[in-house]
Amino acid sequence: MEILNEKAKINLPDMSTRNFFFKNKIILVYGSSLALLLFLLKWLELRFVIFDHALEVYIGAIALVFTGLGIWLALKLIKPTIKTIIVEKEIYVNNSIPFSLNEKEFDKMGLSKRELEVLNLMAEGYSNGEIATRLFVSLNTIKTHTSKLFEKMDVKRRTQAVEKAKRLGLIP
Amino acid sequence: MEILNEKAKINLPDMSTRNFFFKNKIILVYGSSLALLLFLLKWLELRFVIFDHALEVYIGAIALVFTGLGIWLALKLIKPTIKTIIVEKEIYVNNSIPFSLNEKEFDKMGLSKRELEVLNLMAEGYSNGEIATRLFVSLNTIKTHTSKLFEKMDVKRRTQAVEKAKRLGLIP
DNA sequence: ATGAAAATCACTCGAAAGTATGAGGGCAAA
DNA sequence: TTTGCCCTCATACTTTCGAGTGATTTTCAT
Repeated sequence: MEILNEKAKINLPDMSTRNFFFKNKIILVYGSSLALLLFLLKWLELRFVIFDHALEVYIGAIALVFTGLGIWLALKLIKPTIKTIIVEKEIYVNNSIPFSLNEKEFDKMGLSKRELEVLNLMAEGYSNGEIATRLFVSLNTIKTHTSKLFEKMDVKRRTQAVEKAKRLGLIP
Repeated sequence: MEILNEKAKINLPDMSTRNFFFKNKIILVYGSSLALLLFLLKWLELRFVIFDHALEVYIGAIALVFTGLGIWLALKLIKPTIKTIIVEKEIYVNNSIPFSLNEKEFDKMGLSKRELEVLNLMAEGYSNGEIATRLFVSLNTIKTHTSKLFEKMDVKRRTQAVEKAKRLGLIP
């Protein structure tokens, strides 16, 4: 966002200044060129006494108008475009109140639903026995879950598992 | 920031060089154009004498030539710098809000410095043995600490202690 | 300097946690 | 249908944890 603003500050005036400068340049150059042309023609007229004044002015006007038309056309058609695409890639390592499971890390870990369930209860301080009661399964089942859990998470203790899980955003 | 610098590096010297180039170019082009025009006029003049109704053609030619000139000029002068900058900005949302111990809860709990130290290591997943090694004391000492810790915190397990401590802001 | 709290350490014992292994049923993909 | 993973449960064994008790030393404030 800030970059865009800064770009606007710097580039747009720069561009318009340049345009203005060139427009003036064109006018100046053209004006003087035409004046020169007229003088030239005048000089030639004196030399050859052929030309009609009105015709030269007419032709000059035509030339001027059509040159202007050409420039206008070109300006309309070829528009200088400076395009800046800023892709803001936000990486949230956030652990604020609204908890959302870190899918990426969860997939990487390869935990099953049940194992995550056990992990959550573990993090809340429940013992294996309490978890077993809560989930209506045997203590041995919970032991199996915890074992596989530790293996998958590459930890040795429940406290480590909880710490790692919290750090990776697997649990609140 | 880098983007702006890069722009400065590329565009500014480019711009001045171009300006200088065009200043000369304009003079050169105009000079030759006018010369050509004069020759054209001279040539057409001869034709004009012969073909009466060639005036329209003459004017048309003039218009065409100057329109082309205008377009050419505009194209040369206003060079479309189509620059596409794709910036990938990575924004890390800070979760490491500098931890500050909740003095109130800490006092209420009545934990000693050493106990808090043990609690912290416990929260990091260390076993009593590892904590003992880390603090250069015996395992029994750590056991004593943890026992008193649990008593003071009114919990039964280390996981509970960690959970409660985190919840109360005693540890990060 | 004196007493209270803290820190240190030890020993026992039971509870909880964790390891290893095997096994049966369910379910979905190959 | 086979294969692989998940969930379940069991048994046996080891390790760690936690409770309880008691003791010595250090630290610190009154």
